[in-house]
Amino acid sequence: MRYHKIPDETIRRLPVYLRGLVFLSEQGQPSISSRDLADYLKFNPWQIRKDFSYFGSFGTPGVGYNIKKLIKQINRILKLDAGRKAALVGVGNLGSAILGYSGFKTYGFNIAAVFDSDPKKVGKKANAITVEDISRIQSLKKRNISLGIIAVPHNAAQQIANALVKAGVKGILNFSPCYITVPTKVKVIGIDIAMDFVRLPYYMPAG
Amino acid sequence: MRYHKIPDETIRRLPVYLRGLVFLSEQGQPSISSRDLADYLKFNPWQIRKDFSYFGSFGTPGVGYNIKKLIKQINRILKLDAGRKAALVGVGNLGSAILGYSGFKTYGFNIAAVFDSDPKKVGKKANAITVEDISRIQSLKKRNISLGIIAVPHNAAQQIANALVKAGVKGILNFSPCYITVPTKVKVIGIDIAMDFVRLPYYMPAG
DNA sequence: CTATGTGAATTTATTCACAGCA
DNA sequence: TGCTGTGAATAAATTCACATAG
Repeated sequence: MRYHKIPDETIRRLPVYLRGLVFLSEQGQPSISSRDLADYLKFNPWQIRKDFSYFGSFGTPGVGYNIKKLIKQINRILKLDAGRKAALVGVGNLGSAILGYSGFKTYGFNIAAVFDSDPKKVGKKANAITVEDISRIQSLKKRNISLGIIAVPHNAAQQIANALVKAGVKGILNFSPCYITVPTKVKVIGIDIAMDFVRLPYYMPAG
Repeated sequence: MRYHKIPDETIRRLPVYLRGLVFLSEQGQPSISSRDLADYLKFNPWQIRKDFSYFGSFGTPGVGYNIKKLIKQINRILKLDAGRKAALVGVGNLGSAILGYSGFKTYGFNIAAVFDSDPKKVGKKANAITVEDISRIQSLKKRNISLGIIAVPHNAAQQIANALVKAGVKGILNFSPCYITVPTKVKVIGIDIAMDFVRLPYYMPAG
């Protein structure tokens, strides 16, 4: 660790490396060179090597990187090894899709509570978790759940965010297509798929 | 248009500007200065001005930007004004969430066809669109649908991608958490929410 | 007097090229 | 020899500062 500042772009790429490595690991591949990983992910070998070098020396000259070891390192760097518990608010189509999404488990997140405001849904099971009324969000602090996932209509998002912050949540994933305001100590990542797909036509050939 | 190369980062920010401006426009606000827009979006005023300046002079010194006019310009730059037709493949939870997502309409996309392989779903209506069997993907070319949205399990994604390419699709949104390989002339944007949320713990205070 | 638009300066990130290790 | 790790060189993006327009 010879560097002072780690580029944000490097942090943005680590999850992509991680996903590829997890896949290769599942295929049974034990190790890989920066060149082969680059070919696979459509990156440059030197970019990959430099990115990893910010955090230490994980490879073996002449051989490459041990995939399992590398996955462990990236998990540590991204703090994914803490087994964080998350609460999902909103069990509509989007919330259900999120619940069924295997990525949370793959990357060390555990959805431990589900909330909805609809009395018809409260008490029912969603993906093996009992749906609770949103008034019970305040219980998150006691339950040691530090992450909130918002999948409610946009007009309710800010109110839910306030409740989550009050309940001691430290990070929020906001799937509602709107801005939410929280104290600076709480980190918010807004996931609006529109922000990605809207760029497609720009890069697409005409037609 | 005095510039030769437009930074990719600028293209990445345009959708964010667009979303904010659409919201402000819906609130009835007629114009905004770069400073106020920056405050609202948590950007810098000079960043916003420079980004727009790559494409021309859209503002009025001493006043600011006319919001409706600016929206029109960004739509033109991102080629969102073509009224593109899209086909969704896969009507599970995720597919249903996508169908119900208002962003497509907001940004000029029209989901004109829906496919699934499940005979129980074929023939039923999903969000006012009749679900067709995936064998009918080949009809997309005749129907002038140039965009495909993949929301199927990851083991079927590549096969669907092949079918879409064969049907003349020019761009693909891949919501399945896997890589798909297509001819270089087809642009793919992979939307894997894991790639975003996995960064959250890194930026989150401990706990 | 206010706010845009933009060259120039600064900061940040990418790419290169090669020393050094297995 | 083959591949990593990293300073140095290059390229890109951000920020500044101010001339210019309304």
